[in-house]
Amino acid sequence: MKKVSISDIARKAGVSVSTVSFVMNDKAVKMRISREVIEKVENVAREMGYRPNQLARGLRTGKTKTIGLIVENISNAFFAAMAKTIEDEAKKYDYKVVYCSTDNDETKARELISMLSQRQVDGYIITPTLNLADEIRRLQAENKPVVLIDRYFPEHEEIPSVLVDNYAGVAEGMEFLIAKGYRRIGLVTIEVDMAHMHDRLQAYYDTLRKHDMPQDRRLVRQVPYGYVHQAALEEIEDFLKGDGKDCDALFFLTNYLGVLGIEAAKKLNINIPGDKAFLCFDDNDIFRLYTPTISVIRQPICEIGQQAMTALIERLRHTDAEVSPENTPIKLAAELVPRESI
Amino acid sequence: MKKVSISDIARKAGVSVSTVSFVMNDKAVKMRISREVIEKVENVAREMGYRPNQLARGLRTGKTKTIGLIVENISNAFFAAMAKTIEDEAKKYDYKVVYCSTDNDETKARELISMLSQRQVDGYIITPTLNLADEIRRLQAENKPVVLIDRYFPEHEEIPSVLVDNYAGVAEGMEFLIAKGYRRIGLVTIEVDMAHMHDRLQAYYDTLRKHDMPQDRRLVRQVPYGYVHQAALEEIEDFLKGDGKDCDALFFLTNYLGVLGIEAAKKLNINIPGDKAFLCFDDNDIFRLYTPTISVIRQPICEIGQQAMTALIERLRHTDAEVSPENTPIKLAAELVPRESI
DNA sequence: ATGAGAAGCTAAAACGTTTTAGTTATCTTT
DNA sequence: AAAGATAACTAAAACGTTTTAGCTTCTCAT
Repeated sequence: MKKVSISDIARKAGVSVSTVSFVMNDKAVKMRISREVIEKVENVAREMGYRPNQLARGLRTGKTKTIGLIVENISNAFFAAMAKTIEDEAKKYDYKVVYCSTDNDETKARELISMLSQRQVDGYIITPTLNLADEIRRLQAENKPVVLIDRYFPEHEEIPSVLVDNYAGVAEGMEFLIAKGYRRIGLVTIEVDMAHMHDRLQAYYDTLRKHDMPQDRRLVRQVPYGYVHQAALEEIEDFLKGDGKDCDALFFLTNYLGVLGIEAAKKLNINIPGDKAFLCFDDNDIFRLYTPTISVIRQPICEIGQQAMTALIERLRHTDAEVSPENTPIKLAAELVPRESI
Repeated sequence: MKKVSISDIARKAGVSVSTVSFVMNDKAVKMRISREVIEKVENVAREMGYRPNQLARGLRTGKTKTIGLIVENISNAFFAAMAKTIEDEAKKYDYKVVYCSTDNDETKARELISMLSQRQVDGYIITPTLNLADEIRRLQAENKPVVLIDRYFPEHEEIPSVLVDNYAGVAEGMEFLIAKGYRRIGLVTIEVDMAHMHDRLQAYYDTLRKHDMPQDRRLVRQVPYGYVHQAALEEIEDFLKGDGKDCDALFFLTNYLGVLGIEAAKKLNINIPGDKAFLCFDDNDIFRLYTPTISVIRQPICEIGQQAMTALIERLRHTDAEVSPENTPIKLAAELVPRESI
């Protein structure tokens, strides 16, 4: 059984395709189609189970009512939650979102953008990888609005972005640890050469300096990106047994690192917070449930998603909208959530 | 700057659109296009940054190379992992997947199917809700292959499905608990009137009967579906303080219920496994990390995803493929993973 | 009786592809 | 020299919509 098209309906109802189209798009009244014909067409359409072909529609109108969402990894709790809010938000404006993961791989990111572009999405929300700015500028040149989330390109103010205030968040966490009396604070971060991580790291060093505390490079461990679970775990165990051994507090710069941290601590029988206090940037279900519960700097995930959508929709409405430099990146406040681990 | 179309290339290269199309689709040799023209076209296309419009292509060919994946909730660990394998698997066959969540709501599921159908996806992998069989039969009638995952309709053998052997999995878990000496085994399940949950529940009762153990309805608590986190948590707390108080073991029938279970146990200071042993159907990161680690019946997520894709691809290849009744549902073995909680 | 305007529709082009059926020019074969 | 084969391309239809411009027919004011 083939799908029903507008001309099938036209034939059965004894009218033209144009008429059917007008009725299906609620333009019938404007086009002065008579009450009877409208009803007739509506009935036939319902009986035949008509569903408009969005490919044809998109081809004709140039709008697919779809936005592309590119995140690092959709199975990571942070991005999953982000995707959910963005999807909900999009629905309000009658957009569908299709999402994909880059795994932080530049090549994959380019392929995904290309794929979404081929599928004619109307706009993009992107968690960028390194070196992606040129590809994104190309989208903008094609008049496709883009909003970055979670990360940004400091040297590209013309690309709008929405993210947490990484610097302030980490600084707040550091102040908290210091106020609680911790003096040897280790840092576990991931080796990603992008501005948002630099900001976090910078806040760590700056806060130490502000309090005249020594800045010991050996207390900072960068886990190489792309390590599989086991390798990353071993890297952290190595740190906990070696350079980080006599830290009294540990600050993990991403939620995944924090999870690895508690796994490693468990294996090494490190008592939290007895041996070491734990603080993690970005929350996770596990942190709420673990014994002890783990303190975090919580990102305003919903807000980020919402603001990103708002910014995107605005640009979809009038595609000529310029980004005013003082408005980007939009930085939202993080929230310190103290729990038992400190 | 407008997008580049095939006719822009044709004009610039001084050939016809057909020629360009042949070149772009690697049919140039078959169509005896000369070496020089092929190179010329390829160069022009590259220079102009051509990206084929998939809408137009899909409209013309009737194939979008896209499959629709409908799950219950993409932010649930089980479905997130499932989505990931299906996406990876799909890529092998050069398909893109677009996913959406039903939240187990029948109306929403129908809307999602309709939306995917309008977008002309080539095939579907669906975690069905109640009463969805008719809508799915409609897809099949339109010659769009469908494979169910995780759940199935026992009365519809013509709809292929791939899922874990729920009955055997729960039976194995029960045997394990009984062998370990537990005698008052409580069950926490979710109020979903679908065959896969019936199978799990039935295995619980059957195993008790097999061992001549009493079947006490009060030891079974059904959490209503759709309860928000807080309400569900309270329901389980209520059970732990009331009817389930003197159980020596608790079997949670879904991973989300298990998470709520440990949260409730923590709040009520219930010692695992001292006061009560815990066993959960379906694994979760938290169970691996929690203290104590929680024993689970692990579903073969990757295998389910792979087999579902294989079945779907086969049907996409020859759309007339019938389901032989003895092949559905395809039931895959679960794996008992004993940890500290028992 | 005529013309203007309105009411109620329809024809046809366009969106960007793919694909079938040609067309023309050149080369073989007899 | 004629007939056929082959090489190298192209024209045009089709996919299912939307939308602009137009076509009838009717009503009413003059």
